[in-house]
Amino acid sequence: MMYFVEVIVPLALDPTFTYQVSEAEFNYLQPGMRVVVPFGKSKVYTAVITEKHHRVPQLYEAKEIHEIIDVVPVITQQQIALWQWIADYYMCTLGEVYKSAVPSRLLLESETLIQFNSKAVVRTEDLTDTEYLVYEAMQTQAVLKVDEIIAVLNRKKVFPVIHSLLEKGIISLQEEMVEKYKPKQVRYVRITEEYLRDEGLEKMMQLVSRAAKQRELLLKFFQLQATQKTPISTKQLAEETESSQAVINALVEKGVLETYYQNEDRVVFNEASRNNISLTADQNSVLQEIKQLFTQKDIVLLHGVTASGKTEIYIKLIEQFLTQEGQILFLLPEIGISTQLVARLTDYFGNQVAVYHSKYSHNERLEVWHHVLNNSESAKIIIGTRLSVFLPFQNLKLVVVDEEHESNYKQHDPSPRYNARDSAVVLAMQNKAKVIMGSATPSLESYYNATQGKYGLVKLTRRYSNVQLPEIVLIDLKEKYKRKQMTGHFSDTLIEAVSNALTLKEQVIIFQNRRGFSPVVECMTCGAVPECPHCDVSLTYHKYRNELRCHYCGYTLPMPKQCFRCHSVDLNTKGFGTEQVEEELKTIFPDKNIARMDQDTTRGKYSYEKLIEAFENKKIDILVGTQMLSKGFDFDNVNLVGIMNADNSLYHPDFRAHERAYQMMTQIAGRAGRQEKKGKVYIQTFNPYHNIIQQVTNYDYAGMYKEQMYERHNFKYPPFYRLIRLTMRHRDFDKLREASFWMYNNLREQLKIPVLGPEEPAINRIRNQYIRVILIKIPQNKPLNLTKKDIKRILKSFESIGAYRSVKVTANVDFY
DNA sequence: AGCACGCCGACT
DNA sequence: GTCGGCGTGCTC
Repeated sequence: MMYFVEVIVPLALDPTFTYQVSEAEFNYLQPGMRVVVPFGKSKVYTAVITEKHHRVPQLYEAKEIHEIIDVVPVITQQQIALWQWIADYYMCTLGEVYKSAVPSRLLLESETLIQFNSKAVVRTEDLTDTEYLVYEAMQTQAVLKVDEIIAVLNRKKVFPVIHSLLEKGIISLQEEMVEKYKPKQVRYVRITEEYLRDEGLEKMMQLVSRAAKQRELLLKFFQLQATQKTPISTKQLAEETESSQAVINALVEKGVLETYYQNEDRVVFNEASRNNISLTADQNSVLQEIKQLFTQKDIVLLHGVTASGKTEIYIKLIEQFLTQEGQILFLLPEIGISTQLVARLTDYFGNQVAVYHSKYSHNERLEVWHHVLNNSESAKIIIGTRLSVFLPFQNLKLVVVDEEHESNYKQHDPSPRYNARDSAVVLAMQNKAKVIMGSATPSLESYYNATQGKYGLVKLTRRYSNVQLPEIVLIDLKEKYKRKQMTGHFSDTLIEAVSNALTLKEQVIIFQNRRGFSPVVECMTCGAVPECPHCDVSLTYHKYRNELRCHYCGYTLPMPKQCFRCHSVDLNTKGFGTEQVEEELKTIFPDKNIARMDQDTTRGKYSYEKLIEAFENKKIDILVGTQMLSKGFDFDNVNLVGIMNADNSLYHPDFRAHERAYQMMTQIAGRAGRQEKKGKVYIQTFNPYHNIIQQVTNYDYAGMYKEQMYERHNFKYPPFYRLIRLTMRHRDFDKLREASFWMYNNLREQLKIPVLGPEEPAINRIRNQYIRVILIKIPQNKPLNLTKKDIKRILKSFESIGAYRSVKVTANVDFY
């Protein structure tokens, strides 16, 4: 009898691979355990077992595994099933899903770089012999590959050593050393263990008998501890006793108190809401409705206008599912943007909440992974980005998808190109869990599903505590320009509104959906526009660094003094971005604080948090920003929002442009007027009678939905048709053209469904690679799986044509 | 995807 | 004569 295991290797390869194991190993191993396998001539990978069997491979001799890593499975059967679904649905390989689903700490391979931790305090006597050998080797060479460690130790089984050294903090993976987002740390106080005991109290009081300040501080500490369940920070303690940190330090010195640090991972905005949420009548009836619907449906869509208090409903719902001992997944489109929401959930549920996203360090991610796997108390509620659908849930009961319309749920670039909202639905089905999706502006697909009865639908049409929806005022730019009532890009109406708001000490948000100073530089003599030499796009002018920059590949060029073609010095900047808006505002309101929030100003470590904090503390009067501002950005003191130019979001060559424009403007408008006062939104536009703009103005979601669905139907778009986009790249234009036509013809002939292309996209060259795009539209009556199988088959035969081999093809399913 | 193998052109 | 370009096949 021979013993084999099937494994997934973390590579873009289709099949699983077969390895031979001994009888003892076979009995020990279980699916979901990791093993180290040799692969190819010299590589070593961490693979995960999917199956044990006795089928002897006929065409090759199976290699043996190197070593076993786990004692218990760290990947569940359900996860593998989800990976399989994602691989099939999004047309990628299992290996690709595996690689991106699992924290890299669980995924060492021969090329992984191991780095010596110079800060580590090493007591060599604590090290085993092998650990010492590695340690010694790293004294001469601080960075080693796993391969090299294999050589140093002269044996194959090195992963246990590496793992234990990782755990001891003596080494780390190289990627971890890259400067990453660091969660903010807060210093907390507690009584040392020594003084916690009964006799400690007396001793303590004696100790501080001659120090009034210290005594007061200690009493305050006990008082706080009794009333508040959350840890007490040094800052809070010092503030409430009106003493300095020095008093605390003195007590620490005496050994009475000790301080410790914990990740804040949020900006605390609202102390008052802590642990005390009561629903309004509206919210309560919606909650009951949802519960009622859950008895018949697995998925409910919550369509609630901006600031209607969806979060409170989620919280109450979570609370209920939590009592069933289950786990809850709370998906957010983007973690940085949602600090306020994270704060509210952690305030309410305390340490049952765990956060999971790609900006967390590898250690933290691994920790959350294990907590979820062990169904531990500290990870009952997972708040995270799309990555979180990959966690090893044990007992998932509820999935919340907040802002379900957000395009961020879809991963576009590296494969797997999955949509976390849709994957979460599959995940929930596997676990027999319920799904609640919420949005003020639901995606047409979800709303369609709701109207078809596939999802339950509940509506919340009034804002929290009856605050009114902001009034939206359109400003006709054509008129304003004609009457010369413009200052730069600002109409007199908007300027007046802004200055009125500022007089009332209110803050203002100005939205311009384009970063940079102005998109292009044009020669006024010959009309030439500088373009990126690697991509087919014009360069964008960035004023603060006085350079031209390609938004696709990052190529930069110092701002030229003369036209590159005719050497004229008469260069002009066309259009405008956030930077120019900021500049203009500074001239119009020279004594006000004006800040800008876009990708360029939030790149730094805490820059985003700092901006929010500054805005919250009213250190900023006017905030100019891109669509970053539209997401979970709730400030009480904003009653005026200005949209500089509604039109540029309207005219994108994309079938969702109108839907997106509606969503964006509605979301931005929702930032205004969060308290009693009715907010106002000014939209500057050249097309005040455009349907979308009218629908935004009238909060007419239903009208927008109806009209857009009509168009979708007519032009064969989702939800009526499923779309797959094939992107083909090659540096030789002619070869690519030929190859793309081959692909197009074959798809067309064999699938007998609408195939479009091969299109040259507007940007037809990126990084010296030409691009062609083919669009496949799958009608509702065609079986999705079979069609995808057919497409895969055609892709295979394409690859087998030698001349086309160098053409890269990627498939993006549901790319919108 | 990565990588070794192998076959052709530009050079010491 | 060699170095190195990239087309081709393979990974259990």
